[in-house]
Amino acid sequence: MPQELPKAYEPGAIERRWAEYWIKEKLFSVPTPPEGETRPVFTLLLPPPNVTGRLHMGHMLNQTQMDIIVRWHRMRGFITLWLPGTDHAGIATQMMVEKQLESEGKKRREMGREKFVERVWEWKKLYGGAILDQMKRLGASVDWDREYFTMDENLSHAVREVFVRLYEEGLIYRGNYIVNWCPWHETAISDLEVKHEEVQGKLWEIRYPVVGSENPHPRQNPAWMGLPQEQEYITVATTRPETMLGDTAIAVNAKDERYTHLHGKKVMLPLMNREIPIICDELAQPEFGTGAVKVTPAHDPNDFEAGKRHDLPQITVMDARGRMNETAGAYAGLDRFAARKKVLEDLREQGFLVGEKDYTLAIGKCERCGTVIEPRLSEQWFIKIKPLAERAKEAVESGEITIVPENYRTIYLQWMTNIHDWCVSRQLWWGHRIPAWTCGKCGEVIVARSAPEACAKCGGAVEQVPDVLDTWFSSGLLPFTTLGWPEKTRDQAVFYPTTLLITAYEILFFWVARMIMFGCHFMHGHEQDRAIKKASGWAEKKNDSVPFRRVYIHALVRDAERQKMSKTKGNVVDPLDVIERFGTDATRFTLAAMAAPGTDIAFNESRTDGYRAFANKIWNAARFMFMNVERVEPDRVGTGLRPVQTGSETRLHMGIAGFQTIALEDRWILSRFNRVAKDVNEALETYRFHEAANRIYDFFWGEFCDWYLELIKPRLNFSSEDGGDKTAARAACANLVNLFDGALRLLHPVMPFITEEIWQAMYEGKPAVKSIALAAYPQADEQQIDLAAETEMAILQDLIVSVRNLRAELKVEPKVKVPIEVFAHEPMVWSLIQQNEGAIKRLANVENIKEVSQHQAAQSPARSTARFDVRVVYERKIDVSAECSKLRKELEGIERRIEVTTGQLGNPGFLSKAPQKVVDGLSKQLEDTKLLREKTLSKMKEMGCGA
RNA sequence: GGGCGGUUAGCUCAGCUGGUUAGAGCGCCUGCCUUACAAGCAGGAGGUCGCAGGUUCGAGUCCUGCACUGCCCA
Repeated sequence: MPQELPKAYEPGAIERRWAEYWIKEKLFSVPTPPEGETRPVFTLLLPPPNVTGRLHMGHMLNQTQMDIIVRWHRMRGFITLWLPGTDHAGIATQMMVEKQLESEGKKRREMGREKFVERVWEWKKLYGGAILDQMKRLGASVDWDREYFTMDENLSHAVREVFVRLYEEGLIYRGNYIVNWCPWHETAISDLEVKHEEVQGKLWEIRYPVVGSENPHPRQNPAWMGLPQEQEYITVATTRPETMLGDTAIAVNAKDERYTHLHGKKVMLPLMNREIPIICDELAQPEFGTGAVKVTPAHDPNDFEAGKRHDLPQITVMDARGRMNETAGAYAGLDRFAARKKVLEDLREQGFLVGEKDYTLAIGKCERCGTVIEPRLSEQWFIKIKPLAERAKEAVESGEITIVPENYRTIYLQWMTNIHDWCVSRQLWWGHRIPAWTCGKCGEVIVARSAPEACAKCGGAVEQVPDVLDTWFSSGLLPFTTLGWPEKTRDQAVFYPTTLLITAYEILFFWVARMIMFGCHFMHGHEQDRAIKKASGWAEKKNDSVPFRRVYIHALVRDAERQKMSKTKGNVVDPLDVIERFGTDATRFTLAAMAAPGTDIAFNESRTDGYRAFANKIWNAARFMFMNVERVEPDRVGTGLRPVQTGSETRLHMGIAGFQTIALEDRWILSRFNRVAKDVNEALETYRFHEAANRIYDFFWGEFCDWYLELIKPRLNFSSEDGGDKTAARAACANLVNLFDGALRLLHPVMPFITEEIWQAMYEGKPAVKSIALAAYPQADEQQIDLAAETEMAILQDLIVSVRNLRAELKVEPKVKVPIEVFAHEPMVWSLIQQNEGAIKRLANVENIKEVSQHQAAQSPARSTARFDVRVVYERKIDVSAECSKLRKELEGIERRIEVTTGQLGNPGFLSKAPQKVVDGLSKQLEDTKLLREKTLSKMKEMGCGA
């Protein structure tokens, strides 16, 4: 110390430098702890971003929160493992590469599966690391040595193992079911991947002629009014008329008397000229429309169920790309929407279309490409989810896993209760291939860990099922597969269950729920290393199979207008752009300061701008410190003025070591520091990031810079003409350094870069530990909290601010020093003023301080408080009427307060029920307010304001 | 249709278990280039806490209803 810091704070260069340093030095790599390790452990799995991903604000919020918590734990001496990796992201990646091929005029299908997958791997090698590189810019303190990719061989091996085990346990089955089918991607997708949207559509009414029947009551049924009497019809309503080509029944409700006479009869399916039965099923609700519905088992999930109940044939009329197939007769080859048009035209022409109404319907769209989902009958693989969900539910209900904020717990439990079987097969090429083979000869299906040579049953040649697994299948396994599963490893014993999961609400079901289900199932019976478990504070937990002990769900980042950021709206804020302009530290601070649990964040750049100013403030305070050290301790330049503390092994070290409480401001700032340390630690404990950030901000700027630095300036200035003392300057300097060091450590998890830069400069690049990230986090020392100092300082501040107020009101020239007259209500206050005379003179621009009678001190221009009256001696005409109206307004407020307080204190209910502390506080307040009233009244009298 | 949240200063938001006179940042107004910082300093204006009831000695905070608004699920 001291290295000269550049005059202006420039985050860009600093941040890049330290980000590289942290990685190069492997500061956050965690080797497997040996047997006998007794330190506490903190483990966190990074929700793996898609390899195709680009960093967005959601990531940045997520990673900022994780990094804060991770750095905080590390600094408190935990063995802290933050595990990074990326997800192969089946659909997204395949799409990306397909698009690339398209631009080269190539097609996936022409290329063939093997070549295509090779191509995807090439793509991954070239571009797959982009998002992780962006993460590095954020300063994420992850263990890069343990970086994984979900398609790595070891993880793929684990995926196959899991699939086979589930199959053997009877928890995986295969079958023909209606699934959500994306005609663009030509694959099944899960319920969760479908986004529902309300659109204005039409409800068409189509009449189906009843076979061999005449209308018995033509005038009693409005649906039949005006129709030819010789032919009876049943009218149904549909929003998807093209599916009628695959109708295999008409359903009516058994209780619906309008149709009783038709039970057992048949109708002629228009356009197709196929006879289909009229069935009774609860699918038809008498209240809705005509009470009759068409049944298309191959194209609607509800109809599918009804079809199974009545053993109806399933007629698929569309192909995988959403075009009508050969069973659609004349419509074969038409796209589904073209077919709809044509079907309607033909129906109208032939007199079957009898109505058309506007209708608001919810349609499902593929969340990735926006194509309208087609329910499609196809052969898929499913996980029988109930048995897995049971344990997963239990784990949360019993409190083995806690979810913060708590309202997500209910949402989770509800979802777990109503959960459906999970369709895990995808008709994609990129992903984990399902370890199943079918025999070409006898059709036998073999699920195995490795490819069978021939069919076990008939010896025929086998071929692997083409489908791959849902991406969430493999990511759901990560908490244990990244720790070596299915082997039993030391890593598992130490790091499993992971401590915490921080993620967005959006993937609560996609990912969080599945990790819990898989964890509870496959890690059943697992036990964490006992000593470590105890040291980490989880001794009372019974279930070590859970993937994590806690889940923290964070908010969504919206734009400044509270709109969800989306590419189509064009309101996406690019975090890297924000970082470029304001710095990573300022951006991190913004996200932390706005992240109150449970509420979304409207990202507002003006806040970030403000926090860059905060960083600049810190920067300049540091320059001030260095400047003084250089002046006061020139002989120590080059050796470093070492603050008293070292690495995180001294984590139990509390307060500020080596701090000397010489003057009031020393006692005060030490007390405040400990208080803020206490608050920040408590806030982080409960993920109240905004509170932690704001607390540090207020302390550093509002107390440390605004008051403490100003107050110690005279002491530092030992050579000044008013006779400074070098020993005192040295002591003040040492205090400043030790305090600054503590403040930097306190702030480091939120603003890692600027704190590292200044901290390293303080040690001239030779600190006891390689980084502030490995130094100890400040813990509060209750002994150093000094109530008396805080009270005294408050009086002093009050006095100084009062004088400043008066000066402003009197429009005293800024350079002019004025004498003040003070009356102190207690001797303590007067001696306090005397002892701090210099500070008052300097900070309030006062010439001298004189003790006078209360009467005199309260004469205008004056300020009165319960502790003192202060008057500024300044010759200036006072605007009497303005002053009077101000006093009157003040008096009104005082009277009102007295009234309210008196009323409350006279209330027996209040006196008997309110806590003593509140009653005492209120009494004191009343006393003070009454005093103020007297003073104000006498002042008014003095000025001749009248009542 | 079911569920969950929001409504506090001009703007963006805090206000945790009900407790003394509801806070911050930005913006606005006034004055300062006071040798750490004009990305700064000092001072100031600005709020019937969405509406209506209720519980309580006491409600921004708890309950009920309403209005507006957002999200999730079907």
